[in-house]
Amino acid sequence: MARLPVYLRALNALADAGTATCSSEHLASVAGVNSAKLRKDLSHLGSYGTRGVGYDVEYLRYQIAREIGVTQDWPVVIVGIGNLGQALASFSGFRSRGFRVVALLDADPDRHDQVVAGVEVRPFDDLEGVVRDQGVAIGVIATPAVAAQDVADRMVGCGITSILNFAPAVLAVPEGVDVRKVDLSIELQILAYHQQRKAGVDATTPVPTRKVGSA
Amino acid sequence: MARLPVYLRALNALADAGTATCSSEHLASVAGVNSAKLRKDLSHLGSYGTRGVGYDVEYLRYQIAREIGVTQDWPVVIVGIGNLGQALASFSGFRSRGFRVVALLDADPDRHDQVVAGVEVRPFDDLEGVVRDQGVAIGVIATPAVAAQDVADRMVGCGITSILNFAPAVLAVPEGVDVRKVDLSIELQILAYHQQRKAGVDATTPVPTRKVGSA
DNA sequence: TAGATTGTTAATCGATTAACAATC
DNA sequence: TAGATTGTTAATCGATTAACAATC
Repeated sequence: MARLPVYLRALNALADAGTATCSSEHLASVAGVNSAKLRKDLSHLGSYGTRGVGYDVEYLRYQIAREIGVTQDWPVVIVGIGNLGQALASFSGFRSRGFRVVALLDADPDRHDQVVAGVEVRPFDDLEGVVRDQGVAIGVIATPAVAAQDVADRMVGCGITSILNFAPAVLAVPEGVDVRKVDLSIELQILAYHQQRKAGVDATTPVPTRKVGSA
Repeated sequence: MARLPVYLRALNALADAGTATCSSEHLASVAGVNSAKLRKDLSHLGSYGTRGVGYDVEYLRYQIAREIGVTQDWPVVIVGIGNLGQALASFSGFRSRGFRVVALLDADPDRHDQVVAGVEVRPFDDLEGVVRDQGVAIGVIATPAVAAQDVADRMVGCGITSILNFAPAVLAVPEGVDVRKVDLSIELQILAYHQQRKAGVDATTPVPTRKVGSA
């Protein structure tokens, strides 16, 4: 369930604020969801609340972390150490949320031996060795679009079955491999779409002539 | 409709490949969706296809770009020019997809006068002036979580009504303001969740004692 | 017991998709 | 005309949410 990480973050916030117990209503408002939906989601995990009382923040937090699988650290490899790759490698949030960046790989020799966030940048061809030695199951692609499919193929080839793709390209992967995509342009375009509707903009640029049916 | 940008990207790919006409089946496979869904989505925009023939790639591309609102450039301001902010500022995809980064703002004086991707980093207090002068409607937040709400408040205060938030924080904004959130940790956690299920991992770490009901 | 809140049921809503009549 | 493919209908599916019985 894609909302579990959101609940986990909300529970972390409550725990940081020193809250020991919370109702579904309270947690739902922190997480920004409907309380009935929250209760239904949680009921899929088991019966971790107490009727008339609510949820123990620490206990529920652990149960959700266990359900997601972030009670242990997941080794992660990042491929493509350009601006975005470097930013990802430097992102401290990964470490505290159950992930450990074990290798940074890049096809460009000029980037090798560079150190980003304390990790050395290595040749892309080290992929298979790193994945084997470190037991990597999750790969992050931060390369240009043209390279993304090749990187994905190599990742799949050496046993990675979960890929987070930042390259603006649709990846073809075999059954059983999960790909999640973060596409910055698409996020902005969705905002632009809504923004245009708010502003009541009407486009007055010339329309290209229709070609189907003619010629 | 959140899928329009995906179709637009698919159409761009087809146009680059020199395809002049495509069927809903073809376009759907490039975009990675069901063809019936694609036709239904497109039918909301109008009747831009030709029965028995298909869609004119260039014509449909323009129509979708117009619908989204990216036939003109949208001025965008990025706040928080750390690693991620710099990566976003340097991302060439924005320019080609209808967005123009008009200002980079950061509260840290040490970052001022630094130039990232040809744009000078300016004080955060320049926000109101930039938004007014450049007609900015879309703001990007790439600050640490603690600063995000303040930045959002200031943005809303000077008329920005679309926000793309990279900070791992839930933003409270007034009705009418759109916030989209990109959360790197949550994306990875969703992958971890599925990965755990594939691997059949059973967590054997000790469970904290339940506190509700006792004490 | 009385009040509070969960876990679950059932109703509602919207999204997906198969199928096909319209039509190029 | 015959083949192809759209635009749309109607059926299916799943997700959301209000309501409430269970129960602490």
